[in-house]
Amino acid sequence: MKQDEKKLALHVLGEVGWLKGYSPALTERLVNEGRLTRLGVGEWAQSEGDNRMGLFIVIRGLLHSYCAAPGDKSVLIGLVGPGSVLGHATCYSGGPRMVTAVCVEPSLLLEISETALDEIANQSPEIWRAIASFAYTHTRAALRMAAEVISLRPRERIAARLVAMAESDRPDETSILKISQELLGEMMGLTRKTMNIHLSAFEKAGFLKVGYAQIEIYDPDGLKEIANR
Amino acid sequence: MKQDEKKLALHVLGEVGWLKGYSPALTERLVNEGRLTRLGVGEWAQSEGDNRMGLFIVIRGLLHSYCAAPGDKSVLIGLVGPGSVLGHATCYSGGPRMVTAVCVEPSLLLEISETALDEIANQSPEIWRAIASFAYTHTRAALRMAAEVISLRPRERIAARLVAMAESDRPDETSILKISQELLGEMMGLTRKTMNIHLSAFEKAGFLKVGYAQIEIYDPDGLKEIANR
DNA sequence: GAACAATTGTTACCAGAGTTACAATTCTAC
DNA sequence: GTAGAATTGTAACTCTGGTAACAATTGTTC
Repeated sequence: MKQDEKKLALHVLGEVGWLKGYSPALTERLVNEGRLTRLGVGEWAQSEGDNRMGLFIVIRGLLHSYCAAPGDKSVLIGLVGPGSVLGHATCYSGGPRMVTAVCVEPSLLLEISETALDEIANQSPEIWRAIASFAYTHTRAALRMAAEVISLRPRERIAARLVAMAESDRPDETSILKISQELLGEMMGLTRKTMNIHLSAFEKAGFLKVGYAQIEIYDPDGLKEIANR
Repeated sequence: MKQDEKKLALHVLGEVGWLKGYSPALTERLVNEGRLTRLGVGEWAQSEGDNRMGLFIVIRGLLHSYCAAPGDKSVLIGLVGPGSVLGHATCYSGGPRMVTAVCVEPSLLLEISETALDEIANQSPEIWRAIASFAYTHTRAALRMAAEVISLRPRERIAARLVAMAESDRPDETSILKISQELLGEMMGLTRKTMNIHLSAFEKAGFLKVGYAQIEIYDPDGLKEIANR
């Protein structure tokens, strides 16, 4: 049981981009030093006590990550699936928490405390290089999101974001986004009605198919073209 | 001459947050292994040849950083002053460049190539931890920006952004932002006219004073309150 | 100081997104 | 299967912000 989960963790870590090119020993160390945590729907991914600066890697399941905004608002910023890393250090620490994640599917997380990181760094100092690597990925994604919201009008924005979500999900195959139009709107700063109008237009154009709380992307390239208008 | 600039670089690096807590030797190594580059107004901060993955640290001057967005658009995302770090690795590399920076004041940059980084890491592997640290800061800032644009309406957004810019500039003192309303609007996805309306309102309320291509912030707390509406 | 460029202040008009409300559909639980 | 919840499809209305255009002000250059 526990062994299966460990194997799964090893497998997931073996696939993530930010560990590519590093020794497999590093991956093993991460799994060994980390602690596997099961999370039920609705629970938050957050460490307790001395582990506030820790690191979470999603092994199985799905979480929604929210970012705090002025006025006690919180904005849904992404769907977090296997292989994703949840915050660390500054993203969580210091005053009001900046990013929170709630579990929307029963999930399995690999929790790596700050002390575990130090432990690992003793033998594999390159761990920090790997961490810097995914931090860059996060920065890149966040910047892209900001740039899109700032410069694109709703229609283009929706197209761009859908493509980004579909690609981060699974490249290649026709991806299915399991998310309601309400939440999608919340993610992009639009109302459900606006989402609905444009999604319907995209469906009519044959780029995608809207279902009950899901969107099936047929033609990412078509959407990209819209986004580039 | 060259010596003065080296001293200045040492001083600037001594102040930056992401190097706090590390050995001064690391700072010195960065300055020694790096290359000081002068940039004239209008020039781009970008490495040539094998140095594309390098790192830039602004020592003196001011740059505008832009983020690429769909449709060949580019969005002004920030004013980059002394102590700031400009991109690295994934932010710049791979296909179309994601972030670009153009010099708007004669500037001095410390350019640290990828090979120099490796060199430094040989003796000071903790350099990567420091790099991860500012990468987190970048992520945090980018996320905050995205969250603001998504969740706040123009008025609140302007207030929030002005506060953020003023604080990143110089905490404490009444800060003066040297930027035109046109550019401010571009940064926040608004037209100059909309900027103008709200800035005038803020001025009438006594939060700030608008001048010719500059904004003097008197009352950040008042602006924060607006942002929290 | 005069000519020019850049920036700000202001207007009228309009497209498009937000708001509110309700009906139709699909899923879930018992 | 039925009841209730969640989600989607639409409607009428309002209003903010974008567009376009021009005048007034401030800064820069020669």
